[in-house]
Amino acid sequence: MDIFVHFKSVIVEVIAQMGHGELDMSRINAEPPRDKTHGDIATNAAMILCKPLAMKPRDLAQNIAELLQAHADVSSVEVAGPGFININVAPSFWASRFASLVAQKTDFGKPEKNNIKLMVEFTSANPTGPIHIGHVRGTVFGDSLANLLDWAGYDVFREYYVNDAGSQIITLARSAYLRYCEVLGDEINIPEGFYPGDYLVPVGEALVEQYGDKLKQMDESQYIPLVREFVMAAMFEMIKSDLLLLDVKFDNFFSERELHANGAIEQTLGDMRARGLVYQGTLPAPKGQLPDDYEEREQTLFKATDWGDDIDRALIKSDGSFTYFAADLAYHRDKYLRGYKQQIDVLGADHGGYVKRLKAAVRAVSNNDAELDVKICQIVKLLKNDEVQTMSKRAGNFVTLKDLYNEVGKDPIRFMMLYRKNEAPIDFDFDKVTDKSRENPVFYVQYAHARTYSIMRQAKVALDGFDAEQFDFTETDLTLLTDESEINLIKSLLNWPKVALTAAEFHEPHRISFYLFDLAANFHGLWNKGKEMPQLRFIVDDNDALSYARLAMVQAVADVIKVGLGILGVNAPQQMK
RNA sequence: GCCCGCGUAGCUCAGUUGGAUAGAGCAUCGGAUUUCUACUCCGAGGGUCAGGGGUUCGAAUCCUCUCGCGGGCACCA
Repeated sequence: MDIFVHFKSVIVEVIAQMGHGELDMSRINAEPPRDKTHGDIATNAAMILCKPLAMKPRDLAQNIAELLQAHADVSSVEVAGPGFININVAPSFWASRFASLVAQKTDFGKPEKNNIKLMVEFTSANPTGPIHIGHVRGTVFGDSLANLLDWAGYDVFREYYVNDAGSQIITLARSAYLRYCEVLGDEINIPEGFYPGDYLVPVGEALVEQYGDKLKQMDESQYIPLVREFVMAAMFEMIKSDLLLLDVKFDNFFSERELHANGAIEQTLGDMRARGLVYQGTLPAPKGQLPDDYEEREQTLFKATDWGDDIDRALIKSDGSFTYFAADLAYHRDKYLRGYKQQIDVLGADHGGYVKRLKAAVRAVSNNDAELDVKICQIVKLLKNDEVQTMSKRAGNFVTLKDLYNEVGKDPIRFMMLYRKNEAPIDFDFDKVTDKSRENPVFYVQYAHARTYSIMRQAKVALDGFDAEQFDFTETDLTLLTDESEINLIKSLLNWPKVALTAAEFHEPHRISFYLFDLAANFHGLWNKGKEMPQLRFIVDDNDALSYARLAMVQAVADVIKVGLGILGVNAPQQMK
């Protein structure tokens, strides 16, 4: 159990012992104080309970403190400020917690499976071209969040929603057909609005290989479906192999076209009609710049305002087909019917305006039984030689994931995409992310892990026959670790479960990367101290017992970093190149 | 016009969901170090948390108004 959860229960116990067990203690916390002179754990208990008990907070704090003092896990207690109770934890408690980290290794702090089904939908890029920089952040974020929630015990499913039903697929097919004609010797020019990227050239070649010139003898209505299927399959292979560059694998690719084909949208709308959630009505014209072809008309609307949206949403287009949103309703209903009451959608910054209606959709289709969290990932600004790399989608010169990968590799991409919270924009600097110095957090954290292995390799020589892989660190005397900087490192290690659980709870994987950077700094700092003070080195001459205890600590650093980097999807190397 | 997000040190950003004297990296300044165990180390200065008002024991955090930046705003995907 997380130490803060443990001490909260100790505090609650003590208050019950005082005869106030019936009070509401939900707002009581037990947290690490910002200021280290305030002890290991601070609680606001007295300030929360002073009102119902009609006592002065400091008096109440004093009473609680006296009882806490008697607890075995507490070494000293003091009342401070407006009524905080600051607890210093008994060394024996740290030692026993640390011992369980040493024993549990990479499983330390990992909760039991909770069997809650949870779906993370991410990437969901239109299958009309390669994965590019605009998709990378959401992809890494979604994948790492899924890793994190998996670690936290959820039954996680990763899904990619494929927008294969819209007109852009037809445009894609036409664009591929042009390339096909080009391969057959035609002069082509690619009209505005078509996909100009040269990734369609191989598709054109493959079409020739498959069909020869037969397509040219068909009407458009005949060849388009053929080309569409062909090019979609090709795009999929390309997207999947792009995603593999980042080690991202989906459990399922969900086709929008299926929803149209198998009647799921009609069914969804039928259900909603039966529940009175659909009506014929007219929406007020949007403010600001009106589209040229705007005309006010009566349409089929979803009563989204009943479920928290600002405006009701159209379900059927003027040509009689379903809107994109109608398909989305059916899609999220499908997730719910598959048993996912917890859903997360990861979207790009340009979809911010979509959040409310999606949440309304999930509430409506599940009748408030399911919950959706939408994570919006802000844009990534690419910098090279201090210049912003501009790109234009129209010209097709966007930076692809493959370009990025070829230049810097997987680890810097993944780590840097997670070194900001999702709502904050990222500056991705090509020159810095492969830098080998403290300025580059990717390197700094990976290096800390590599350094633990380096130490173990040296220990093999210094301590005859030692082998970190085989050695049973639970046999070492951990109470020998008493230096302040060692204790600080151990406390940082013991903070891992709280950090990881909080990150999981709030769907914020960036907390992991910041924690790892902090842990690495602690570890490197201790190492550096060993330069000046040989008695603080991990391997101490003529003191094997102390060396083993310190190696247990080094092993714990390795284990925590390995798990943390694993969640981020970043490699934990045994050696830096 | 409306909705969403953001605004924290010179710069880029964290901030344990309401806690005590607001942190880190870079940059700046001041020292140490010359290869010692692996890609330097230690320290200092630097703040009206965009601004006003409110809620309470206590606000960067919650409410409200104002300003600035970004994104979005019938039927497109």
